[in-house]
Amino acid sequence: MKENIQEQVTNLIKSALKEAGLDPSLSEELYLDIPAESRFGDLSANVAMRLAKPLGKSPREIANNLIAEINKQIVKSSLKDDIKEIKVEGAGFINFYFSDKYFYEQLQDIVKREKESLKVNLGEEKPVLIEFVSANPTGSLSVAHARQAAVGDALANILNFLGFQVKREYYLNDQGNQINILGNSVELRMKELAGEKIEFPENYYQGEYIYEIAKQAQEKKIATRDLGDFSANFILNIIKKELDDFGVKFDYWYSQKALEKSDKIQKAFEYLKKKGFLYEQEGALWFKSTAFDDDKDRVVIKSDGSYTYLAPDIAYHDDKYKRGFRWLINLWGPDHHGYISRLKASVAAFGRDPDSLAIVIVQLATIFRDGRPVQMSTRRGEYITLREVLDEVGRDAARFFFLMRRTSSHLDFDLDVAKKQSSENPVYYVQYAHARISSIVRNSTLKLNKDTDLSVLKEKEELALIRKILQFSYILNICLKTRDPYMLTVYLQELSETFHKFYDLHRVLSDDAELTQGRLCLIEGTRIVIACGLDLLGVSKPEKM
RNA sequence: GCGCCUGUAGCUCAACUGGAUAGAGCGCUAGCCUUCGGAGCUAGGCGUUGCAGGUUCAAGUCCUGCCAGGCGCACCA
Repeated sequence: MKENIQEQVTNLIKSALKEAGLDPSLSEELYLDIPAESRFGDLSANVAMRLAKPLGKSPREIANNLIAEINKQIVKSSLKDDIKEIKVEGAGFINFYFSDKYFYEQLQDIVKREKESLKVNLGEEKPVLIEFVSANPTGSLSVAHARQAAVGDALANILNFLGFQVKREYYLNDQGNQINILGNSVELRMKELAGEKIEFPENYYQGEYIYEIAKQAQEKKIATRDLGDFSANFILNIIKKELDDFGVKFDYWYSQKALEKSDKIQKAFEYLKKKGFLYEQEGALWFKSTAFDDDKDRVVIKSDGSYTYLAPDIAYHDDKYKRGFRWLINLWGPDHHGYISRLKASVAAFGRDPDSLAIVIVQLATIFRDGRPVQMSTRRGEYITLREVLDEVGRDAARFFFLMRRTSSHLDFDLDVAKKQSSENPVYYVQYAHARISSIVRNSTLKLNKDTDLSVLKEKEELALIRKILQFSYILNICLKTRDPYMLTVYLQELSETFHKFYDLHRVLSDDAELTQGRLCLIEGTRIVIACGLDLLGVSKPEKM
C-alpha cells in the first residue's frame, strides 16, 4: 500500500509552512480531518485559522498563501496525481479534493489484495496484554461480563489487525473469600438435599445452580474442604463454554491461586519495601500509594496476616510486565473505577510509566424486553446471563449490540429489536449488504476481472461508495485512539447504507460489459471491507441469509 | 461530604483532537416490486444540546457554578 495520504498531505503542509517562512513550531497546531460532508473535500486542514491570531492576519489570507505554496510543491511530489484541487472554504479551511484516479487506484488495490490492503501497521509488533471478563468463578457470566467480553475481544482483534502483538487474558479469582463462601453454600445445600433442616445465610450464593453442584459433589464424594475448589472448577467449565459459544477465546487463564503459591508476591513486596513504599501501621502492612497520586494509602496485608485483594494484584501486574508486555489494557466494570489510581500507583512504584496501563471502564447494559427493563437482583441470584442472551438472540446480534454504543456509555439492549430481521436491526442491515453483494457476484455471468478499468465509475453514488470504503483504516485508527471498537459498528452501518443507496439507483449487471466489470469491482471492494469489519467484531458474514 | 460517569428530537443514540447548516434509526405520513436479494430505497418535521456564566476566530465538545440521574469512596473481591 502507498504511504498514507493523510501523512503525505500533512508533510506537504508542513513544508509549505516552512517555505512561507513561518515558525515550524506553529505546525504543531496542525491537524487534518475527514469532513463530515464530502462537499467540503476529502481532507480538511484548519492551520490557517489556528495561525490567524499569532500572525495577525485573516485566516483566508493565510490559507491562500499556503495553498499557493502547496501548489508549487505538489507538482514535484508523488501527490501530484492524487489531489485534484485545493480550495479555501468557510472561515478559512484548506480543503483537499482527491482525484478520481486516486479513488480508482485505491479501490483496485483493495479488490486485488483484499484484507491485506486494509492493514496499516501502527503497532510495530508491540506486545499488548488485554485482560478482560475475569469474573469470579462463582456463577454464570452476566450481561455485564458479556459486554466486556464483546468489547475486549473486538478491541483485541482490531489491535492485532493494526500490527500489535495481542494476547487475551482472564484473571481467575480461584482463591479467597468468595470461593470459600461458594464452597460453604454448596456444603449447606448438600445437607439440605440430605434432608437436614438448614438456614441459608443471605450472603451465600442463592442460585439454583448451587443445588446442581451439590448433587454432583455428593455423587463424586467430594471432601468438605475441597468443595470450594470443586465448585469453582465446575463453574469455570460452564464459563468457558459460555465464552466459547460467544466466540471469545483466551490465550491465558491466570490463576490467582498459582500466583499466591509462587514467590511473586513476596518478591514484589521485597522490591517495594526496599524502595520505601511499604510500611507497618496498626498491625497491618500498607502500600504508600499516596506517593503516586492516590487519595490514601492502601492496606496490602491485613492485621490478621492475610492479603487484601490489592496484594496479589500488585504482583500480578508486575508479572505482566515481566512476561514482556509493554502495553497493558484492563477492562473493568464501573464499580471498580475507584481502584484505578491505586493500581496505577503500584505500576509507578516499580518505576514504570502508569500510562502503559490503560484501564477501560465498560459501562453496564440494561436488558429490555417488551419495552421495559428486566429487573435484576444479584442478591437473590437473579440476573440475566450471557447464556440467556445468546439463546434468545444468537451470537451475531449479541456481539454487535454490545458494541453498538460507546463503551463508556450506558447501553440499552433491546432483546426484541435484536431478534428482528429488518432494517430496524443494525446487524441484519450490515449482514444483508454483505449477502446481497455475494448474491450479485454469484449471479453474474461475467467473472470478476480485478484489472478492469475502473474509470467507468462516474456516478455520484459510485464515488461516494469508494470514498466511504477508503475510510476504513481511518476508523480503525479512531478505535485505537479511543480504545473502543464501537466506532466500527457505526461505520459499518454507514457503509452498508451507502451501498444500499447505490444499489437502488444503479444496476450492477447490465449489457455494458465494461460498466458491469467496474461495478463488480466496486461492490466486491465494499464486500471485502464489510467482511473485514465484521470479522474484527466477531460477527459472521453470511453469503446467504 | 468527596471523586468518577451521564444529561442532545417523542424514544434509542451519533457528532472522531473544539470546526462548516447538530445528524441517524425507531415511531408517524406518503410513495417505489414484469429488472442483479423489498431483510432494500425515496420524501415529509421533530432541537433554547439540563440551566447560568466564561475561554476561543469557532463550544454539544474546554473551564466555573448550579440542577437531575447512575456508580464509587473497606484491613470485600
